[in-house]
Amino acid sequence: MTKRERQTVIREIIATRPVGSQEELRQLLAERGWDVTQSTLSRDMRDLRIARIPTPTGIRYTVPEAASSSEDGRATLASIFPQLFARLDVTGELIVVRTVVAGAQPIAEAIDNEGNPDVLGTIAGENTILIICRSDSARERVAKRLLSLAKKG
Amino acid sequence: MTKRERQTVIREIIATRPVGSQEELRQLLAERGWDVTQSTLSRDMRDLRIARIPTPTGIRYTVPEAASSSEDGRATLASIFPQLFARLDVTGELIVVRTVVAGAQPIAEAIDNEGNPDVLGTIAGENTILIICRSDSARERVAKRLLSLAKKG
DNA sequence: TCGACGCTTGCTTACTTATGCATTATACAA
DNA sequence: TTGTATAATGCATAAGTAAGCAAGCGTCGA
Repeated sequence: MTKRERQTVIREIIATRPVGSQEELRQLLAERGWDVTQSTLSRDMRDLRIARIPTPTGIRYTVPEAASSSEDGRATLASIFPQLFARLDVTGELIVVRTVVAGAQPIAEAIDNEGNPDVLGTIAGENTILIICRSDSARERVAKRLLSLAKKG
Repeated sequence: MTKRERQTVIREIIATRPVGSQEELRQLLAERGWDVTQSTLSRDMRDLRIARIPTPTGIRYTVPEAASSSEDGRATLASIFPQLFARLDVTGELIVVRTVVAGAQPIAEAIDNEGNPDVLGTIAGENTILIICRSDSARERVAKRLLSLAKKG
């Protein structure tokens, strides 16, 4: 009767039938011999990252898409950029950042998460990121910032 | 200032940055001139089926990955764009479209399939598409069309 | 054996979201 | 215009979820 076993059962139940609240889930678990409180379920849901989706016909919980993997917190740009950065070039309103292998995705994601209005968007490959800026001057600001971040590593 | 427009803005905000509560979303909307109550947002979230996901670092909302595609081979741009679209910016002869997670590929494919001469090509990442147009005026036409499609969602 | 430490859980309460009801805006028909 | 039906929204509050705190347990090393 470990926490891990319980969470497996929870995943199974939620994947199998519609559940509309943690209280309802609690009862379903109780029927199977697991007697816990809503508090515990709230924590389990967090551990399992189970999504709660409101629909016209009521709330539904759903298990996250398969292999959700790592990404626990989210890294700040400043914290990862210095380690992954390789070099940077610019042209027009574009910035091309070269990174170490596999470094493009995480950096691009971190850039996106900043919500910087100078940045219209990013497209990341394996070790290259294309950053599309709003304008030439925006590109200048962004490039300058990235370079200064790189130096802090 | 229609409900539909507001919901589009909501989708954009949530696809673009982390939002931890409806109250927080309310403030973000207020900054942009949308003044509504939490009640309304609760209903909007239901209409949009926006998922609420608990994580070790706090609650996060996410726009659903549109089921779409699978139906009949290739989806038309009009049929999937409204659901996957988040926001759009332009610069020079480029258009940068931000989409919900995993939305870039299908949209880019749909755009390619149209064979529009105004579009030289597209490059899609995870949630960003770069559309390279033939000229500034071509870009204008394409952007206008996409925006009108977005509103039909 | 004893105590420090860490993990898990329940209790209770704070916080967040959903909803019944009433009101106002909008569209349409008579 | 007037009446009627819909839709959208706010208010107040119910329903549901998260989190602080402390208790209970097992582990480890002195």
